[in-house]
Amino acid sequence: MARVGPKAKTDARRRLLQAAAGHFARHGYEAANVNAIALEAGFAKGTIYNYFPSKRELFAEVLSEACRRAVERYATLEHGTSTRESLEALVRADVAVVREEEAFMKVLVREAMSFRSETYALILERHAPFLAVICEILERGMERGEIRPKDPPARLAVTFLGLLSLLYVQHWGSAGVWPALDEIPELVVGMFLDGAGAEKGRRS
Amino acid sequence: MARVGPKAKTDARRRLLQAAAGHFARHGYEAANVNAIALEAGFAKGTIYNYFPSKRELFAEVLSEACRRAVERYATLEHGTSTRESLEALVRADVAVVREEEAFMKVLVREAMSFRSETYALILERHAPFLAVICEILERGMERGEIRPKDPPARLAVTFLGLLSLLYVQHWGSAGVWPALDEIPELVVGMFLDGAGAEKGRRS
Amino acid sequence: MARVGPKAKTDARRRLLQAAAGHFARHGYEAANVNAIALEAGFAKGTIYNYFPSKRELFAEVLSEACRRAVERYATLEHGTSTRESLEALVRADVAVVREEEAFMKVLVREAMSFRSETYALILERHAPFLAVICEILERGMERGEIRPKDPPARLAVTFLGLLSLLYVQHWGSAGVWPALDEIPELVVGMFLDGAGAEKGRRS
Amino acid sequence: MARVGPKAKTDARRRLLQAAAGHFARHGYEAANVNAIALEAGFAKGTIYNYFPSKRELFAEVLSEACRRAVERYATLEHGTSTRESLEALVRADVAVVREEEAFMKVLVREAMSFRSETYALILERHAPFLAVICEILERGMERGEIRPKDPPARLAVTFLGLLSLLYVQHWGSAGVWPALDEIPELVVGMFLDGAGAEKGRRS
DNA sequence: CATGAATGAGAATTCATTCAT
DNA sequence: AATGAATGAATTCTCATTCAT
Repeated sequence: MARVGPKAKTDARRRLLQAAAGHFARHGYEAANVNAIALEAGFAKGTIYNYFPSKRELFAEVLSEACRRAVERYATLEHGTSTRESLEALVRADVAVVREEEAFMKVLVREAMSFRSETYALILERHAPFLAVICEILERGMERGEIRPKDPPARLAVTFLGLLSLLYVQHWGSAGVWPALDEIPELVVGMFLDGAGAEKGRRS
Repeated sequence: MARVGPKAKTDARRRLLQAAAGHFARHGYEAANVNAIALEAGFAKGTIYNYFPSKRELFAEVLSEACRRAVERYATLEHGTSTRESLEALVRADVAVVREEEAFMKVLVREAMSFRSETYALILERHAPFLAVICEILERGMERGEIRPKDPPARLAVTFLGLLSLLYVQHWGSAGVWPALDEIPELVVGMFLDGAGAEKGRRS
Repeated sequence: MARVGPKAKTDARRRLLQAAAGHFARHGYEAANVNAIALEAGFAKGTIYNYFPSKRELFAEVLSEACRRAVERYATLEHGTSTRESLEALVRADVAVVREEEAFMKVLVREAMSFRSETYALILERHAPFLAVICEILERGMERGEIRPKDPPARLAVTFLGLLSLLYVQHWGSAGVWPALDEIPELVVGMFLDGAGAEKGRRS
Repeated sequence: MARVGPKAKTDARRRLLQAAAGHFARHGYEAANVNAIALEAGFAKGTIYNYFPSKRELFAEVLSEACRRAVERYATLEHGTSTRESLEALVRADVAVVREEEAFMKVLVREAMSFRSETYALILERHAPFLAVICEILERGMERGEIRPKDPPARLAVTFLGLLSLLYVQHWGSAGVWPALDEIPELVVGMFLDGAGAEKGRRS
């Protein structure tokens, strides 16, 4: 067919990206099969190459799209009154994204956890807006005396993001048993702010 | 039975496993090349099939071996006087293992972080002895009032292990920049026990 | 009939043929890309199939057109007074064609030199007018005693054409270094008439 | 199978090269099919990659082998008493090679005639020994006054080789009709030394 | 046991061609 | 007529696995 208009073309691209995200989430990059992705998207195998020049490029697009989707939510985020509330609101928003775009988010987390320097750097870079939001919250928290000023906020933000990813990993790895998605906001923020130690045991 | 005693056979197997660990750590499972592993171990291509029936089986053996190596150290571990000291001693021991068996540990962590239910469960199961040690420390910490009794110790132990893995991921993903292996024990225990918050009245 | 007159249609066809000639000259038949040809001609991918039913047919048309262009010049050719002058005039005209229609001529020569019986015969047949001109010159040369009557003129003409093609091949193969196009007329005629030998008694 | 000894391995390589030569001679480089070559050599398709890392490399090997075979004959060549006899002896030897190794020689000539600068240079380089033999004959001919000293011997040698190739092209292009292989030595040397002009017509 | 040549299923990618618009 | 999205056959190349020696 031809002359389907930019709408249809964009739509086809979306379908392909969606299928690719699901497939990459299930199999990982190396084990993924480009033909299968095209088929799963309802196209013949060659068609996908009208949209993405190679498997690697397709994967990069999925990753970018995942980052884009994850990040664009945080623009509209309301800040809570305390650090704890702000962080929980942020994580609730993230969990909502994960619920809706599970495939994309799985790819993202899996790749972030694969510690290949190249993709690790890429993902950090693409996450910059998200990290910036976290940073801002933490900085305000430090000003208010709610966050210990021991570590630089940027590093704390990376740790917070890692902790969040870790809980997703445990969620998916346990097939949803523990933690449930709903528990994650409180869990991750509690863990991050309070740790597991009792107050009196704290290192002075 | 054969011209080589069981000692030689065991030795060949060990060399193959070691080479396989290094190779899997560098390339991941899918991109790994069985022939290359055999060659790197100093054998010809076919020989590896005298010891492992398939690539998947070889990988499983590497994983098991990694678990075994990771775990066997903790049997002899001295317990510190406080929860913090005990945990730090444990992590220092783990870091020592990671330093010596980096290839095996990379495979292990990567696989643990890939949230495929099967391997995730397998790894948890194989880590049972390690988790038991952590559990014990935490339980004693609870008795002493050093650990908040909010969460069950088993779950806390899994989280602790996850946190530790997360720091390894960040270490390898940043190509060793941050955190350095030496920093990890204090970092992970600090994070786990104290969190990042500076709540009122906590700090004495 | 249609919105474009036959003139426009012919023009489109010409553009396509020209682009195809250039592309085939650069890449050869097998490595040529029909889509790229259409694009280079300023059309979209599918359009070329409104003019040529297949890649092979397109190539055949380019070949025919090349023959046509190569041959049509010689109709108006002035004959020199001697065999040597006549042949040199002919080759100068041919070199002029090659200069102007380099793409078509490259395709033609490459195909002629690929010794596939079918195309070889086809090209000879299409070159009949050209060969006829050469033949006529040679026959007159024989009458005048300027050409040895040992070989039949038709065969000599084919050899002459081959020699000319050979020099083009060397020209293009050496990236224009040797021989230069300008040198070719004297070179080919000198080679053809005189050879490289300096037999006794010949040189006056 | 394994452990077939270097003999079998060399033999397999030879079979593959032979099949490749035939295939490339029939189809040319681009249209050639590596699977088909392996099959024609009596192997499964993957096997050929145990011997040659890529299609291009296989082709280069065929070309090298063709050059090698063509050249090694001339080492043992007897020189005739005159330039004409020496050249005819050389060409007779070359024709003998062509007869025995037709596939390799076709590839060689086809490629030499495709005026791609890269292969053109390669072939000239590989033909250096052959060209050296021709050069030597021509230089002695010049000393004896049998060759006009107008052009440098190296350039004459290239032309001679081109002329010879041209006749092969006409032989194969005409499906063996004209010239026959047997006629080529006398034809090419006659053409090269004497040209087609009558003596009295010679440019003084 | 060790070897390494042979195998063939499978994957990525290309591109001539079709055809609905 | 022009367009360009879709198609799927075909091709190159990889590599886990087998097995004769």
